Amino acid sequence: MDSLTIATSTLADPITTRTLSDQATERLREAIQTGALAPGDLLVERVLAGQLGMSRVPVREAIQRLTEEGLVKRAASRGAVVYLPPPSEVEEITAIRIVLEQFVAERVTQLWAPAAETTLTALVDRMREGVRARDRHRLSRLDAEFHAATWRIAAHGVLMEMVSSLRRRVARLLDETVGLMADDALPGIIDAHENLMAVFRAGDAVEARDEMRRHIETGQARILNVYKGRYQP
Amino acid sequence: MDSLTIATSTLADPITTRTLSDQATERLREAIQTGALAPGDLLVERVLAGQLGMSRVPVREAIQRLTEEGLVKRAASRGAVVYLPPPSEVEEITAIRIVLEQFVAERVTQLWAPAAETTLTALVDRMREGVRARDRHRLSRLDAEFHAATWRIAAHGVLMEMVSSLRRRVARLLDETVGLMADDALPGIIDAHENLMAVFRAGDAVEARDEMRRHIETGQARILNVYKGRYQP
DNA sequence: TTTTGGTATACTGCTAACAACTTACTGCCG
DNA sequence: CGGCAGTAAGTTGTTAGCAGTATACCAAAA
Repeated sequence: MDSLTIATSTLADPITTRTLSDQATERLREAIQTGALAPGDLLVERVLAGQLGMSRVPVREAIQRLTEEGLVKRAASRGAVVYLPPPSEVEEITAIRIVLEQFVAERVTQLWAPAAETTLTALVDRMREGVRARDRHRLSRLDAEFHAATWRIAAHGVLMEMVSSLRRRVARLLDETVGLMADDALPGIIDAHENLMAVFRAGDAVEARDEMRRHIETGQARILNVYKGRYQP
Repeated sequence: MDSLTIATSTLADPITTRTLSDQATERLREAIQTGALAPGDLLVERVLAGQLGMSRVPVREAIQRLTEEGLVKRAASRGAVVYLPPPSEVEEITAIRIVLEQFVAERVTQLWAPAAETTLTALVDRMREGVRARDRHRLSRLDAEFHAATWRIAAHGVLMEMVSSLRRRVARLLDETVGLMADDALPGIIDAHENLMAVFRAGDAVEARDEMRRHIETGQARILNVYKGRYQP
């Protein structure tokens, strides 16, 4: 506990004091969102504990959190499986996302400021590079970042918490869907986000709500097109 | 493992197969909502485990769930305390509740059916008895039941999950507030719910959204009147 | 009187081990 | 050949205990 130790840990990784449960949660959430853990995969506490180099309890807590986030479902006394929401649930989630994102859009028009313009413009510029590179995964990530940025602009803790939680529940599907888009459809992503910025800038709350609804519905339609019918419980 | 054991447990408590974690969660949530555990109270795992007759882990899991529900807050390596949302957070929660409950109202007008009429009428009738008896706690419970009934009518799992979670976060405050209402203000609760039923019945979604917004705002105003300024972190 | 150093307490985070339960398999009997 | 019972393996739910760390208190010195 000399000053060196303190300095090292403080400088190197200020919040490495994070618990193993937190680390497990993060690792598992990431594994699910990247597809390393695919829908239907069994999450066996003992196995994951071994892979993560910890005991079962932190893993157990992580699985519990992910269950409450809706990414994992507990099968009755059988363990937990990575959850694949049926199309009907995707529709439900989207319906609520629309309602909440419209509220976000309304607030963003009201709170619009130069800083917002800068942040979102930068993200759209990076999207353009993504389109040039045909890098669908990167586009998907930037799309997520764009919306996260709007949530921050909306400056509403509870709203952000709920809308981000909902988006995570369909994040994998959105990402997969973007991965399937044709080359000539990619520029449409740029247009969509430029349209959003335009209505934010214009300051018309009603128009902003409409544009946001269209935007979310487009994403859902893309998901359901490839997903309905192909879904197997 | 004989049939007697099975039969006994089955009859005595059909879902006693519930885990200790579930039971602990339920008991603690109830204690918080009744005020048996007051805001600021420390939740010490060892103590609660003793009181509930179980070991620390199920209690720990329960505390974690309640933390994610927003009823409890973890103090840094200090334990967990029953959370008292500051007025600003009450306002945030209410803002989202309005948005979601308006969606509920819209769906209820669309899905209105004789069964809905029966259910809600019965609840309002029971409220009238509550008003006659000046039983504020009962009125508060019936108000919660009325809204829970509308959520069921709206038939939307994700919506119900989110709106009920939000309401739980201010349930204690709502209950306390109703407890402070003057006798001659109590009939207003009946009127409010009759108005809601009227617009549901009329089938006008826009009017239903408006009425619901007013209804939620009234509740929030009551909370903030007695709560703003009196709040101490 | 105030501040600082040290000590003791008490809590959480985690590990390892136990017990109950479910499921799948294997062998036997009809 | 098919069905059923019994057994074995594997997984979760739970317990008890250990280690690390923050906090509070108390004493001593400036």
